[in-house]
Amino acid sequence: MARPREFDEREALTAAMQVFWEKGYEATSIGDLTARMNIQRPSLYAAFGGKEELFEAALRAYSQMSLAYVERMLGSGESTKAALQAFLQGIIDGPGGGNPSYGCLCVNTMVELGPHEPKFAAITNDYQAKLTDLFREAVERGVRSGELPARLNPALIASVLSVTAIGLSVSMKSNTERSRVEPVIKEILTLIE
Amino acid sequence: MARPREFDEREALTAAMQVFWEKGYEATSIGDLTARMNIQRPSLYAAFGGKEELFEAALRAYSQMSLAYVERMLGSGESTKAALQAFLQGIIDGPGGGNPSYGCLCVNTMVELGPHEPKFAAITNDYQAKLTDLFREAVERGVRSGELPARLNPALIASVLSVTAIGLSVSMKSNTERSRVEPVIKEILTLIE
DNA sequence: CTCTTTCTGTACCTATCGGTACATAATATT
DNA sequence: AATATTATGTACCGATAGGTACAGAAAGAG
Repeated sequence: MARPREFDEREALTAAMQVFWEKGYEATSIGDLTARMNIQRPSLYAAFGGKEELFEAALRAYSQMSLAYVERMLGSGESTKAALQAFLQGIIDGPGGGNPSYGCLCVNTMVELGPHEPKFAAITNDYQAKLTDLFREAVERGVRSGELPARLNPALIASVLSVTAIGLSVSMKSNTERSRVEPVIKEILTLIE
Repeated sequence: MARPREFDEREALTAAMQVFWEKGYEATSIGDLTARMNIQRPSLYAAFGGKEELFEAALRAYSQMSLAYVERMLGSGESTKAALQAFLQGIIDGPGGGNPSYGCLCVNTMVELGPHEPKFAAITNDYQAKLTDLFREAVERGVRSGELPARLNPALIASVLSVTAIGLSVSMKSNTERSRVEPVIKEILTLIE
């Protein structure tokens, strides 16, 4: 047909995602993006439409990636409690192996754009709902297997874990001193004993 | 000596605080500020120095105001547990009587500027530390009065409450459906039973 | 090999950003 | 009342924002 793309669209999107993750939407310029994506300005517009569309794509990609990571974390291993503990600890140590200062792109977006951009709020709400679902399923499995007490309300515990995860993520963004919030994990997990 | 200010500096600062609270730092323009502060551009620079300095002043003012509000909430009333419950409920209903979509300016700032602006991170860290202190003191009072069990670790409970408050505030920003997180409060408060 | 189609790179567009110069208006002091 | 001093309002500054026009380069189809 014609000249093919000289860059990998998926790689470029991942790079864009990282920039938005680190700097936020407003503080990220097109120049920041093209530099990290290693493409030229018009290529960005041709491939992704514009800053807003690119951000939407990056946010969706992040959401998928993060939820897959959570599912993997909570599904693996025999102990539900150990898995939950490890996941929450991961938020403090740096989500997905990244810097804890970056937090979670979805959480960051809830704060920066949630109240003013319904399109993005819908994505982050969906993210939070699915995250809570994954927690609920994990707790249900724990209850079924007998590891966790039967009196637990899995949906309720899941909401608590979701709020806690968000709180931990935000709390680490401006103060990365782990010891400050690390004991919180253990205390929260007494709720499932 | 000379011509006096035609506006009240405190009022103007409060107006600026509200704009930053609603829109965030980056998304707020000088025009947005002067419009809501009812002053002219050069007056803003003469009185506050610039956008960054104005934001710092607004952030400090918010921190003071918010901590005073928390202190009042947690100090009043006979029951520590009821006070904590009311405070957390207030986050969901709208902090300080405002819209819950705005969340808390300090929390918003942790997310938007925390990792990149040490000057502001210092202010928000101080805020969080003092908030946690107020929680700890409240729990200590509850323990001393016999309302709460003596086995509690007040500092630990305070950290949990602080993380929970942040999580609730953020969670409400992109989804103001109260019923989604309301039960979380009750469940968290079982930790002090 | 030629032509058509798509992508790349440079250069540029307008709008808006944070910040300021300057003339004018208003007050406290003398 | 005259003057010195500060605030106000308009108009503007350079820099940068997001976005695009256009010419040249590269690859498929014939």
